[in-house]
Amino acid sequence: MPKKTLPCGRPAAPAAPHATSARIAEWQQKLRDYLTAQGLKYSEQRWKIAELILSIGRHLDAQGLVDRVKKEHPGIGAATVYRNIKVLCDARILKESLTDSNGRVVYELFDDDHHDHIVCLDCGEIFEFHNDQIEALQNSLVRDMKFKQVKHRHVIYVNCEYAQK
Amino acid sequence: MPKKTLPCGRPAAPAAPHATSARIAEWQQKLRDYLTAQGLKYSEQRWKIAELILSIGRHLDAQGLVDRVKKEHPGIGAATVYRNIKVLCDARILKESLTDSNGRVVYELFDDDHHDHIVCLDCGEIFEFHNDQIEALQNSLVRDMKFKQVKHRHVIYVNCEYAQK
DNA sequence: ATGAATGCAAAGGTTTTGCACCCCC
DNA sequence: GGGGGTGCAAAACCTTTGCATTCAT
Repeated sequence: MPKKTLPCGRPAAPAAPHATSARIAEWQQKLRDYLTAQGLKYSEQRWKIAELILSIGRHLDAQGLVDRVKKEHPGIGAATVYRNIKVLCDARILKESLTDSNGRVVYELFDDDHHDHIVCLDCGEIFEFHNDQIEALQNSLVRDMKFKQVKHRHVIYVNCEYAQK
Repeated sequence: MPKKTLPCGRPAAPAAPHATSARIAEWQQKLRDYLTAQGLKYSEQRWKIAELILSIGRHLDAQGLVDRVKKEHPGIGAATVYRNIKVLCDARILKESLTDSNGRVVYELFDDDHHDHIVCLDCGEIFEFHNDQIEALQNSLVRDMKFKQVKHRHVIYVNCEYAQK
């Protein structure tokens, strides 16, 4: 098995196994449950879009998703993709994740454990991090100011030591 | 002097004195110096836009600035505002600051000391914070991953205890 | 006088909306 | 059968660009 490297030269970490078939069935059930609960309807397109996201398992902006869908399922229109991004976020299958260096909102698969992001400005790759101490400091800071934290977005933009400029 | 409250009911902190006339003269000089150094030219419109930003002294997105300029100086076109946002950022009079809850880049006056932001979801107000410990943790985390930090954006979205829902 | 800046309008790109038709429940 | 969903195209937005003109140096 050949050693993978990222576009910037950094050795690639193994990808998370988002798309096992059991996992996919589980997500599909989650979607169906949500739709039923909301009085919404299942559709072929809706699931195809969700499935595509699951199989990609990467950070994507809306336009990127439209392009991917158009490639894999030419029959599905852009409006349908945009409409379904909203639905899938509400269904907690997708979530808004960060703003990339172009100012576009990036989506990722919903998961229950929180993480923040590091964006490599050399290769565009998005890494995740989690730091309990930072989270704790954040919480007490917000509490001291008499606010109630709803969510936060902590993105660190970096260059990469591996990058040959 | 009546006690000010923010839209969400929170008592307002006194605004930073961005726009004293001495301060304005200083910024104007800074702009002139920058323009000269770059072989660019001073213009009435350019300064009027900068002056408006200084006098507002608040966080604004590009469109918000266009609207304000249009209101105060109807003769100035939107393209000029967009072109000058870039110039003013390069001149370190403005800087990109955060992404608001609508995904739009928000600009603020340039200052040398770094801070991050708390966005009140009840009233839209943007607060600033700075925490050395968080910064330090962030730096070592990034260093450990063999990245070089370029910048970061840390935004906490909150509700406000003062808000009556 | 020379090159930069402006205003306007047109073009670009992204996202939303209106509407006729289709399909899931 | 009825209300949601889809596709298409048009509209809405925001931002950039081209070009003739004006202006700063």
